[in-house]
Formats: sequence, C-alpha cells, structure tokens
Amino acid sequence: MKLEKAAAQLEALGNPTRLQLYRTLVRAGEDGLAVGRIQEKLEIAASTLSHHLKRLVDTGLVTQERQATTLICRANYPGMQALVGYLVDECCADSRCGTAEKEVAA
Amino acid sequence: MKLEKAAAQLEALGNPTRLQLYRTLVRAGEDGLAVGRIQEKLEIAASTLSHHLKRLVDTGLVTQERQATTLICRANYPGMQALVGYLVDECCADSRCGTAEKEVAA
DNA sequence: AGGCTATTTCGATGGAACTCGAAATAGCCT
DNA sequence: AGGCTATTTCGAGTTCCATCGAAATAGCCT
Repeated sequence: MKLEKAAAQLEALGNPTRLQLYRTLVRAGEDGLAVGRIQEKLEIAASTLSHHLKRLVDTGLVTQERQATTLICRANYPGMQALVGYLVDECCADSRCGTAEKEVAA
Repeated sequence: MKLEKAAAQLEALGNPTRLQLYRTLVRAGEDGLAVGRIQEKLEIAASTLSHHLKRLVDTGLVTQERQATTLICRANYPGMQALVGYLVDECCADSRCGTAEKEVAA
C-alpha cells in the first residue's frame, strides 16, 4: 500500500456524509444496498449521493454491481482491511505500540 | 468514538503531507521530534508545517510538549488505536468480515 | 535589557470540495 | 416504440483547504 493511496482512502472516509454512507454499506453486509435505498436512509440529494459514492468507488472502498435498472453497492472489506493494515504497520513500524490489546480508546 | 470525531481524524490523515508527517512522528517513537527537525525532513515551509501540525493536534492524533524554545511533537498512539478500533468495529458490526481474507474478495 | 532562535499568525492566492436542482442518460417493461 | 424508474452528469454557488512569504510572538541566554 502506497502512502498516496492510503491518503486518498483516508480522505474518502474523512467526510461525515461519506463515513456514514460507508457505515451504512458495511452494516448492509454482503447483500449490499441499492443507491435508491441508501438515499432513502441518508436523506440527501441523489446527485450528492452519487458524487460521494463515486469517490468511494474510485478509491476502492466500495464496489457496485448492476441488477436491471438498480445499482447494488457493497463495502469492499478487503480494501478496508488493507487500509487498516497500513495504519497498523505504520504505527508499529519502529516502536512497540502493539502491546495494546483492548480498548485503549478513552 | 463518535462518527464526527472519527471523520475528523480520518480527514486529518487523508492528506499526503499530513500522513507523511504523522508517519514521520510514528517512526520517531516516544522521543518525538522537534518542529524544526520535522521541517528539515519534510522540506516544506515552516508556516505550512505549523498549519498541518495544528490540525493533527486539534484532532487528537499528535501531542506537543515544550522544551525551552523548541516544541517536541509525538504521535498519540492511543488516539490512533481508538480510530482503528472504530473502523474495525464498524466493519465487523453486522457482518462477519473478520473471516473474510479471501472469499469475499473477488 | 537586548538579542537570538524557534514557532505561529496573518494575508493573499489558487484550487478543490460539498451541496443542490435541473437536465441528460441507462435500461427495463408493456 | 414509448414510457417509466433509477442513476448520473452538468452548472452554479458557497465554503473550505493548501501553500507561501512576511511579520509577529514566545521563550531562552548573555
């Protein structure tokens, strides 16, 4: 994973509307969700949704598949896993922060 | 972790310059790095660096500590871990993608 | 105090992002 | 073909971002 690509994916997720959109797709699971369904849930203009969706697809975080007139969207899990992997690798590159097993959150 | 905060952190990391900056701090480890040192490494204008650094600090991904006239910057590991945790939680919320190394790919 | 170094703030510029509604396209169904 | 629904593209407006150099501030040291 190159830094440029990671940054592009992070930026794609770094917008509240798109993060919510991605979250919705993740929760939809493997069945995915039609664009129209997503629009009903998020209540944003269709053109706005299309714009955000395109960004997520372009960065490889979401995939789409046609079914007749409707477009099914799915979260691309491997893509997300690669991104998380990059972050973790960077994080643990030269320091030992891997000792944090649980909710270090706070 | 709220969606808004996660999005803000993702956006902060979603800029090539800032991701490189964060990466540099991570690699520096617990000793951290002075702003001036970072500037030498990244070769960007001091004002630009200050701007990006502020964003990382504001979102909780980087901490700073004064030592005389110099400012030491450090990556905030727990902050990053919380973010990664959020992503993973979202990803595995309603679907079993933890097992999806291969099959789900396609 | 005076000066010196490190860092931030200011002001400006160019470009990109987010949002929307309206119009255009894609593809099914009768 | 004709119409209907789903989705995208277009055009526009507003706002936010990235970058820089110059000037201002912070804080040490002599």
